[in-house]
Amino acid sequence: MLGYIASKMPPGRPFNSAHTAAARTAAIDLLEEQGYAAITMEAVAERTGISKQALYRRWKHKRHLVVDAFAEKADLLPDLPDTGTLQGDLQAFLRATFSMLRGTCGMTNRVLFTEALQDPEFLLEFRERHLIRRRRQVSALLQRAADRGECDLPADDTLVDLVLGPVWYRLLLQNAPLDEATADKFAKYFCHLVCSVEPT
Amino acid sequence: MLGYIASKMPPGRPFNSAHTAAARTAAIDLLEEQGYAAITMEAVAERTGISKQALYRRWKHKRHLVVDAFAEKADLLPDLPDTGTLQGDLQAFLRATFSMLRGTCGMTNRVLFTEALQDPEFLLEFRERHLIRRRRQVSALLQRAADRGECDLPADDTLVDLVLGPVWYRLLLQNAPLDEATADKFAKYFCHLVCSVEPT
Amino acid sequence: MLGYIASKMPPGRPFNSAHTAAARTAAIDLLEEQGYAAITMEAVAERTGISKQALYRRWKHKRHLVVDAFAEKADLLPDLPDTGTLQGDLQAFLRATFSMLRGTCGMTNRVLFTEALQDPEFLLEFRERHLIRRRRQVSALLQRAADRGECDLPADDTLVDLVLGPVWYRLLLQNAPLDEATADKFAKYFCHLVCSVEPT
Amino acid sequence: MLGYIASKMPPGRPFNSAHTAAARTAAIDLLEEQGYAAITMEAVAERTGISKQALYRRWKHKRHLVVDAFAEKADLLPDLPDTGTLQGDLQAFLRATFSMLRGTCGMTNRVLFTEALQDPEFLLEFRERHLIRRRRQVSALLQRAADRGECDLPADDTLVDLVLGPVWYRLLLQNAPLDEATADKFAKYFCHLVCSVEPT
DNA sequence: GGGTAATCGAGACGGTACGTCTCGTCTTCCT
DNA sequence: AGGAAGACGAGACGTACCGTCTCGATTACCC
Repeated sequence: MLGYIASKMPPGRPFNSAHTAAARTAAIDLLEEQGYAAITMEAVAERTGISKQALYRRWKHKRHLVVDAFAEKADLLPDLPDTGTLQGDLQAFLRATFSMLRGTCGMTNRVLFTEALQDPEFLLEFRERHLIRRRRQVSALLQRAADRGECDLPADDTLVDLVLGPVWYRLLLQNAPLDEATADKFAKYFCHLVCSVEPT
Repeated sequence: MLGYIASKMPPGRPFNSAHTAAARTAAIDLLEEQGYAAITMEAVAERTGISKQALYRRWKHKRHLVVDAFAEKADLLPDLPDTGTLQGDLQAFLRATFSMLRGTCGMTNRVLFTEALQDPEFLLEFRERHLIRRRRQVSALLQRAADRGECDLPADDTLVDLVLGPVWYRLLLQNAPLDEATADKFAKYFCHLVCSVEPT
Repeated sequence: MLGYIASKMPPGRPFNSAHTAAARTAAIDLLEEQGYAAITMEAVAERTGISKQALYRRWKHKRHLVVDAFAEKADLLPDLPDTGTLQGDLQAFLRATFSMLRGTCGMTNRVLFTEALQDPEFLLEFRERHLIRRRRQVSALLQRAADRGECDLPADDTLVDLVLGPVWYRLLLQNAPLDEATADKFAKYFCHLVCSVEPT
Repeated sequence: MLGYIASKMPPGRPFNSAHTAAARTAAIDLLEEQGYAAITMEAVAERTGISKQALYRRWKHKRHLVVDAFAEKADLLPDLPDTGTLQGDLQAFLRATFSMLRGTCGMTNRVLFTEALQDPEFLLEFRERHLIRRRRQVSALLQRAADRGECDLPADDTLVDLVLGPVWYRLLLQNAPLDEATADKFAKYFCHLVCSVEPT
């Protein structure tokens, strides 16, 4: 049973995975150093020494590279410690989330969002592959509270929108900080809100 | 004393205001017909018969034209009838808002948001000139409820973020409809949320 | 009666004719310095400081530029002094032609021929715009002799092919020099040949 | 003593000779179907199912493949029946030659010529390996006439150039057909020409 | 039958040029 | 003067083909 690991290897010379990583890194670095408009296939190629053709072999379009480069970083998710109460859970989740969004992850998510708004196809993918994971965390958190009898859950995902909407709103508009105090305040408000839900 | 009425008029031939309007319309039409990427100075020039130079005389950059073109349409705001209760007010506001966002105004706002995410300078302007007007409506609504004694208000704008965040979240991600049922549900939830606020 | 020369000028900024000339020159220089493969739109652009777009505005494809650049040089034609005899005329024509083909004009013609062999469309143009001029010279020369009663002319252009064929053959294959002695020899032979023609 | 025929066989897996033939055929087919520019290593590889590497193992460069593919077909030479007179010989030779050049052989020779014009090294080879054979035929033909006393021969190959020049001229430029009538006319003219030659 | 040496298909790789596009500016003539 | 027409420099886009290299798998001879 030795060969069966390698048996799935496709024919032909494999991608140089160092290149794949280098290109992703370059895209991220370009954003941080010179801003969104500096993310350019040409620049990535020059900076990494990878030929343009090699880039286009991996990623069909510029957008694909950008998305892929930032996807990884965007997907950092907090742990979901069970604090025993909904408010405790929410507070822990929001504190951790805000903390990440204050760092590179925040910028990264803004980039992905920017791309998503310009490409309907990617918007779908962005929702289904990335955003959904955070939504599921919130769902799980609420479900746990419902199981404890702390609240009822509506049939749809409305509550999740209510929790995450303000987070994205602040992240994208940068109109107010995403600090711990805000996390705690949001947690408290959501807790009241959620607990007031009646079955539909 | 002939000249003093026109004395503020700049020297030289004045702009043809029909052109200004035509360019704005063309930008909007291009978006609707072929999508965001089709909004091009070149395309606007061709479609309107206005020379590129004339466009650049009015708007310094492409973004300026886009912003200007969509600003008008984006700023439609609902009336704020006083229904006597916070939930009634919220429901009326959200129903009206959702109704507008389902139309051209929604798409328009998505475009402006897209531009804002790509241009920090414009983001500021977008927030201070456009978004703030809707925020003020929500503030006014909440203030009215506070005056009635229905709720307390925190020192900052947190509540406004909580109300508008989910709206923008849905508008931008298009993950769920902005229909009347949702408006009502949102209104109910917010009402509970807001009324649970304690002074800070 | 002032404006009628310029009255046909098209609207808009006119081409910078210095650029047009510079590009043509650059193409020729590149050939001479580094060979045919060095004639590159990119290289022409860099060397002249003209943007690629400006080049493509004038010449639809690279081939068009090449053709145009070399057409001028390729089209140098000898005078046709009337020496009074066919052999004298032929000798003068061939000496002058060989002389030119030994210089830049020869290389230029080889380049154009190379292009023509690779592009049927251009072959046609090459024949009708360039080659035909030299053919007409030979025709004129022969016609003059016929008018003098030195020879008859066949209905078609066979004789022209017989005169110019060997010239091109030597130019392209470079199997033998195009010197004065050869010119004289060719002239003598052709004279005999032509004078032996009987009406068809 | 079985092995001594194969004893020169190099170690390792031998070339698949079917592939060698297939590639040659593909090159020819590509020319016929889509023209000269379509002859591409990539296209040959795809069309034959042979990997590019396998092609480059056989032929060092694209030109080598092209030349090799077309060389075979280009070398068809007519028989040289002795008709007893120079004109008869010339006529037979030209008729046969034209006949071949009207077919694949003509196209093939145009391709080789095209390559030769782009590669001085190959030009030499083309002349010495291919063109020379036809030149020798003409030489032989003239020698025969000289032996018969029909004409004198100059010291150099001028006469051969005069005979073959127009043929190539017409083949390459495709300005006039290579039909039997032309062959006959050429033969008659050449005969007069050749017979007028005086020793130099 | 195992070792050696070359082939094979598949396909990634760097390089280089292609021809296109949009941006924002500049230059011409016309009204 | 304004305005249309459109050339201009800059520079990214995505594609094509070149000739090379890297995989694992497959023949062939030889010992």
